[in-house]
Amino acid sequence: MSLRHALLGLLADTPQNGYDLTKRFEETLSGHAWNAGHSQIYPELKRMTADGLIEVVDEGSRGSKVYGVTDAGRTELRRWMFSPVGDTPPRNEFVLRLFMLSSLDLPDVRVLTERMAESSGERVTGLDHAIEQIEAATPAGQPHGYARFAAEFGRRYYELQRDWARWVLEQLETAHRPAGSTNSEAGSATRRESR
Amino acid sequence: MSLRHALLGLLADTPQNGYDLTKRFEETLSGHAWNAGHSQIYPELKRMTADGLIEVVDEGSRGSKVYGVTDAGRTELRRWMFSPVGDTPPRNEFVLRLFMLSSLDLPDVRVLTERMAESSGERVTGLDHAIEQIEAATPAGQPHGYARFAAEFGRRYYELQRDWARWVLEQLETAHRPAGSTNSEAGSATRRESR
DNA sequence: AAGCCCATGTAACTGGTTACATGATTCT
DNA sequence: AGAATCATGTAACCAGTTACATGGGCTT
Repeated sequence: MSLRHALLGLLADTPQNGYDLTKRFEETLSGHAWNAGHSQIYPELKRMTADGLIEVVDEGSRGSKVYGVTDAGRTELRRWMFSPVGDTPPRNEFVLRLFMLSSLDLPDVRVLTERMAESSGERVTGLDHAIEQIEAATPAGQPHGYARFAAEFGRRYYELQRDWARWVLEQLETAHRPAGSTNSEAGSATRRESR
Repeated sequence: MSLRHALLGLLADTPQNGYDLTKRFEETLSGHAWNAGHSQIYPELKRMTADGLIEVVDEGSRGSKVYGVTDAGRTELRRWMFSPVGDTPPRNEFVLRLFMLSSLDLPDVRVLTERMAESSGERVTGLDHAIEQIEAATPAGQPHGYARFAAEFGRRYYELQRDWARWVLEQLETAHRPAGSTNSEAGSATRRESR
């Protein structure tokens, strides 16, 4: 139940209402960490209040409820942070596709892998720009916030996708196995990369 | 509906039964690509058969059904492979935790981040060994170079986690900001009043 | 007054996980 | 004979998504 802890973490940073939390998710977490819409967030906030992890600390002008973390909530958050990561089952469509590449014939594979490497590369440069902007907006000497960390992770991740796609392409090129058959050479042709 | 295409891809590589597919998922996809248990796979195979994407091509000795991809299935698989990646919402507990780091005080952050970098590092060396074994034990003509690709992605991914965690730690050390306070200017991690 | 952003909620549905259930074959 | 593995299924539940619904306040 990671949604709960994500909310706890965000509220521990800044007390805020459900609407703001929804935006915060959208902006910082939905890229690489976690995702949730408002229809999931509001009910969870109620449950968390019932469980004593958070409480309404203020009411905004239009009747919005500003939530803050209780002591019990802070304890729970820390407990979770120090508990072992029960790895969440992966759902990565990009990687899935790369694994399914061998179902296509070589020309298709070439086109697709190049395209994948390219689009990952574009996202890298996109994030490079975003990082520049973040750094420009941060006064010298001041530490950057979450956004900088998120962007850095994103950049590195897309770099990884790009480089891995290139590497796979290279493997497939050198292996040049016939379409449709289970490959015979790919395994033995692999030994050449860094380590 | 990526499960469908994952199954399609696996079956395009080798016709097999639900049991084998379940294992294949576990072995190769559940690391970084996609996840599914048998209770999800069997019903989906039925639906796919009903939709004409796959068909029973053989029956094993103990009444197992060996599925193969139909022409329609192959067409659909290719269509999917070339369609734009509708990025799947992320669920990454590790990254989520790293984003929540600031809710702890500096000593806790240090301990945790080091631990995270460490455990990622362990997984890197673990995968290094796995890769060695795959490369050593690949008899010419075997089921997949998939495993090699998967392992490579995994290694690079954990490397990324490790290095990023180290980098975050470094940032936090040099910034050395006091516990609990959010710095004011940085990116989206800004304190704002709720309206 | 019209339109946008703020703000909160519920309902229906889909996808995914856990648990329950069964039986055949192979290995020791 | 007993255990492990092969093999397939269903049911209950939980998490997450999409759609529906409403109203206040702010700006133009």
